[in-house]
Amino acid sequence: MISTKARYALRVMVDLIQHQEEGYVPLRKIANRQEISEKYLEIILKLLVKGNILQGLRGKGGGYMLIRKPEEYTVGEIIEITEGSLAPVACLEPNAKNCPRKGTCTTLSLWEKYNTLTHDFFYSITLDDLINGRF
Amino acid sequence: MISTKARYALRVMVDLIQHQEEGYVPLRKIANRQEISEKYLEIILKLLVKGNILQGLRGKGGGYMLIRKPEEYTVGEIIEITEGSLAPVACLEPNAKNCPRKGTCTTLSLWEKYNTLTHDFFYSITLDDLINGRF
DNA sequence: TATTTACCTATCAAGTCAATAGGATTAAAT
DNA sequence: ATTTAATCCTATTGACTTGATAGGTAAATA
Repeated sequence: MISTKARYALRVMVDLIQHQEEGYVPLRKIANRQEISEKYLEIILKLLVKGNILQGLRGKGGGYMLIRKPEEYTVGEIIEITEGSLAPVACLEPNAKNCPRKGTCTTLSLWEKYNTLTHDFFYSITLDDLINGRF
Repeated sequence: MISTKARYALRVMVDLIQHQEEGYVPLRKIANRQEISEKYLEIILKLLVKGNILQGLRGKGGGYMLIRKPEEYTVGEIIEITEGSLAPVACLEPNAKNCPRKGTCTTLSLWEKYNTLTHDFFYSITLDDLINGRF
């Protein structure tokens, strides 16, 4: 299940695109517009900065700004950066320990196929698609 | 993310299909074969009985048994019964309270489309498909 | 009546989620 | 230089979920 972190992150990205021309947008403005707690939004924006999705500038006149064009952001990477991974089951996560039942597991290929489906779906959609209702 | 409840449930269903001819199969046998704690498995089997997926019989010679043919069980219903729902986000869950941002939410149709994708995927696969590697 | 089995209620430790608190650092404006 | 506005950082909280355990009740068979 996709948590608020990723959902808020997407809304924030859309918000930033819609206010691109304003340069650096302070956290407070985004929080007010999106009705998200400022403190909680801090956590999300920090993740986005660390994930090279946004750039932050401190001090007066500072805030957050896009570093790419809207069509160069995929929904998938934003979810993965905020959520950690979009693997549907624990055994398909990046750092998963090798499952001893791997050879005999009758359900593994089910999860693998679903994993691919999910990955392809979210990585095929850009923020530009989102904004322009093209998906 | 799909938890062990649904994953175990699927493995248990496959196990029961593979031992169909034995009639009622006691919990202990399934637990041993699948290496799942008996007490935890109880919870899962109870859910399956309540969801009209399996039939249980108490007393000596009792256990659990299928009530349909393997091709009449979809993976989707088994996940939904054990997991509660397979909605990818909270706002699409069965008992979700009406979201005040519904009208303006730029991401809603994304989640709806993903929800449909997920639902169709899992409901298109039967246990018979699983066992015979047809998916 | 004894045994075997499913069923039921309650509890637990660990982890996650969403949010909060209080500051430290940086950069610009005055 | 000082104030102000903003990001950045570490830690903590309460509520909930997960995976599992404990102990007992009810039913069916031999």
